[in-house]
Amino acid sequence: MADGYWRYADPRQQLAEAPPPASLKRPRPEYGDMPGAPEILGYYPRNEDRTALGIIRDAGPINSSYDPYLRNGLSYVAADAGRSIGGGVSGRPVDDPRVPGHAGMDSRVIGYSSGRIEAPLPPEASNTLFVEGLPADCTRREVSHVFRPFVGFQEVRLVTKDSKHAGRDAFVLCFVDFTTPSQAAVALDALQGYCFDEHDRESARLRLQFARFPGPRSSAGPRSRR
DNA sequence: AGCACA
Repeated sequence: MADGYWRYADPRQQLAEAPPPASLKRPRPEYGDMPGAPEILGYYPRNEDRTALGIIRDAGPINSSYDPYLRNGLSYVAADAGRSIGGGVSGRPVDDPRVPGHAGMDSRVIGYSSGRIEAPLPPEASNTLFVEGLPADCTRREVSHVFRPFVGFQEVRLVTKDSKHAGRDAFVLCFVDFTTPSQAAVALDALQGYCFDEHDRESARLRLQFARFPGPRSSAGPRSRR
């Protein structure tokens, strides 16, 4: 059903396992305006992500109004020209051509080169994210919009739970599957603290963790790997 | 805070 979106997926996660060279600062441009935003993000949206986001750019309208991460990834070339995307740290563009000693990159990613890869995943990393902080009335469609642009995105499952304090609104939990844990980690980073409701900046902040028990059980069916 | 689907 939701398979129409598969064109955004990118099966080249193999690349994810290149060696971890230079620890570059991650360009996280406009997260700066989020006071409480946890900056523990050790991960960098890897080249594969940028590649896939490039695909999205071609795919059209998805890049309209989303978050800084997207803006960063989608039009980073243009964005670099306009504002220094390096978060001001160095003003160095994302496609900084410095190439680490080994170039494990293959031609598929070369446009954006650089061998910057993800930080080691935390031990509890899984390919499913557990998301809290969604407004009770949010829809699966909405949530999917938030996660779909990330490489490796599979699907979103919403779960409505009753609040412990009676009378309170039920709240919504959400599980988001990715193909690999590192892809999940990228989304986790990028969306941690994401302001889901732009009109309610205080309350609707996403909080993401790795799910304890990863694993899609719905549309994916018994077709576990590919 | 809170972790479901099989």
